[in-house]
Amino acid sequence: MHISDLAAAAGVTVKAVRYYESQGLLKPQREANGYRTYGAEDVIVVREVKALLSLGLTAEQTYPFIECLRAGNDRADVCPASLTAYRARIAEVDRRIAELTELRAKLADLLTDAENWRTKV
Amino acid sequence: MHISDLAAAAGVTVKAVRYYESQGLLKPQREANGYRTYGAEDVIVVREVKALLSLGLTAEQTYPFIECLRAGNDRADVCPASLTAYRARIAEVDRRIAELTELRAKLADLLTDAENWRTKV
DNA sequence: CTAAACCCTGCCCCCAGGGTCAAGGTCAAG
DNA sequence: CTTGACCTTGACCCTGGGGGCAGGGTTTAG
Repeated sequence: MHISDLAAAAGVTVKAVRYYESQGLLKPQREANGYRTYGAEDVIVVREVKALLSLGLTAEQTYPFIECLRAGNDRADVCPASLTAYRARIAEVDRRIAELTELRAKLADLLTDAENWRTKV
Repeated sequence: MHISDLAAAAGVTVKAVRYYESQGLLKPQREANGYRTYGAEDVIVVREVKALLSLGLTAEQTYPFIECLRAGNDRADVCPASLTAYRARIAEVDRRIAELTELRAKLADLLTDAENWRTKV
């Protein structure tokens, strides 16, 4: 299959597929005319990458998952490295939520303050 | 004062000051040799921009605050436009926290699922 | 006079692609 | 055989808030 078939099958753009390749996540064959050729397993890989990116992982962080797939597993997240990556991402999200919660409080204080100042004057 | 004096006084880097200028937040005079010259009021502006950026606003979104200062107000956040910007940012943060909370739940589910799959096999 | 310390502009880098382009390949209809 | 539609390729610029570096001009102190 050609790149647009893969992109359509996996629900991403052609541009995204080429980007994944540039990140080392795909290594398609090339036809004589230079066109990239993909196999059915690449659809699974691209879907997985898409899903992981939507969870906020970076392209680099999807590496262990893809390796897990390539190692012959049905699921990308059953390898120890994948579990570690999940836990790291959860910790990251928790940290971010804490930061934003604190930020929210700061903003609310600033807003209240500014409003009070206005009624005072 | 020159750019490094301003940067030191406001607690930012020289690079940041030049970036703020490129975003239209500062319009320094130029000496004959091309050096930028700033007044004491610019220190206030840069401090304000720095504070607002740390609250997660974009450089563009700091515009109303700076205008408020330039209009002669002692505080950048007492103008109606500033209050609106605060509220918009709070809403944005709330949305982001909700997103991340949902994402956190998804990740926790995936992790549990992957762990169970492993003990099962 | 010279060296340090400052200033200038301009370029490349991040991240995950989006947009656009010129060039060339492929396949069907006419 | 040619035209047109559609596909592919690589290459370039863009995002936000600067960091880092290059290569040059300027100023100030010793």
